Amino acid sequence: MKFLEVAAPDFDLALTLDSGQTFHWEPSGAGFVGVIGERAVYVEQRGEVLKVRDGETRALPGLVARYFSLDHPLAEICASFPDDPAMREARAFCHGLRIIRQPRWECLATFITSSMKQVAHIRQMSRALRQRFGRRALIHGSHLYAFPEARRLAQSTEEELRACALGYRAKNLLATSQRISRGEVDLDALAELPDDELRARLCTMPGVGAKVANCVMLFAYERLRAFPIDVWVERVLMEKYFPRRRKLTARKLRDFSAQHFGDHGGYAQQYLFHHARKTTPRRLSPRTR
DNA sequence: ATACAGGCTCGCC
DNA sequence: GGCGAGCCTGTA
Repeated sequence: MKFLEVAAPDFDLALTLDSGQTFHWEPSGAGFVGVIGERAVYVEQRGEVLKVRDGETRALPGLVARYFSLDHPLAEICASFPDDPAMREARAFCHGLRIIRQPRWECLATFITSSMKQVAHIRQMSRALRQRFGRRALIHGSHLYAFPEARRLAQSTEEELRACALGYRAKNLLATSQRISRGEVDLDALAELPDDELRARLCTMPGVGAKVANCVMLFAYERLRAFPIDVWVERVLMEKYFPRRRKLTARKLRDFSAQHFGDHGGYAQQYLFHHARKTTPRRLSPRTR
């Protein structure tokens, strides 16, 4: 099977896949295998080129380019970040990191399972859900599975979802997939809404609060202003921007982020987040300090 | 072993 | 309308 090539300047594949946006890609040979929608794909980076192939007839360079947002004007986006020490450091550390475009349901469902979980756990849950309920997609002898449709999960039971190690998240994922498969919510139709309304609608779904809604807006609706604040980002904001304050309300943090980071706040957030995660010694991280 | 995670929700004030 | 506690599980 032949490789096809995709031009990918200003892109770091490994960095992007390790930045807490998506949780199912796995190393394979010199690259990674994963599923984009229903399609198993192999992607390998060689400098400014991606070599891609899929498990069926031919790779779709366009699909890969779209998924990894290779059309985002990354230099411009980074240039629009506020010019402060924290941001400069994060920007240098995350060169080539892109916000990817994920399928809406897959992204929503995955982030519903993410609460109070570390990346390793989220990956396990994603794998379990895919293996148990997803469509199979073969490549390279790896057994990959697409993320199951809402319809499929809606037919399962809380017990079956718990068997995928979801714990209390099972109830939320089941309820949300039922609302979607009944047509009470149309994720594609929500794309027409302005940011605030979209966030409000996402937050009506069980298991979705402001943090998850912002992740879904950023990773699946191309809302590059969306600024998810989790414990890592909260810590960075407090330490770097409010060093003398002990605590700020969620509202104050949100208002500050919106005005300070502006139109590409989501990118800024992702850079701050990834930099903090990768440079903070494990022992000193979040709660123990 | 045992604390504790990339959070949501509900009940209390 | 802010604050704290409980929720499940795997990992360090």
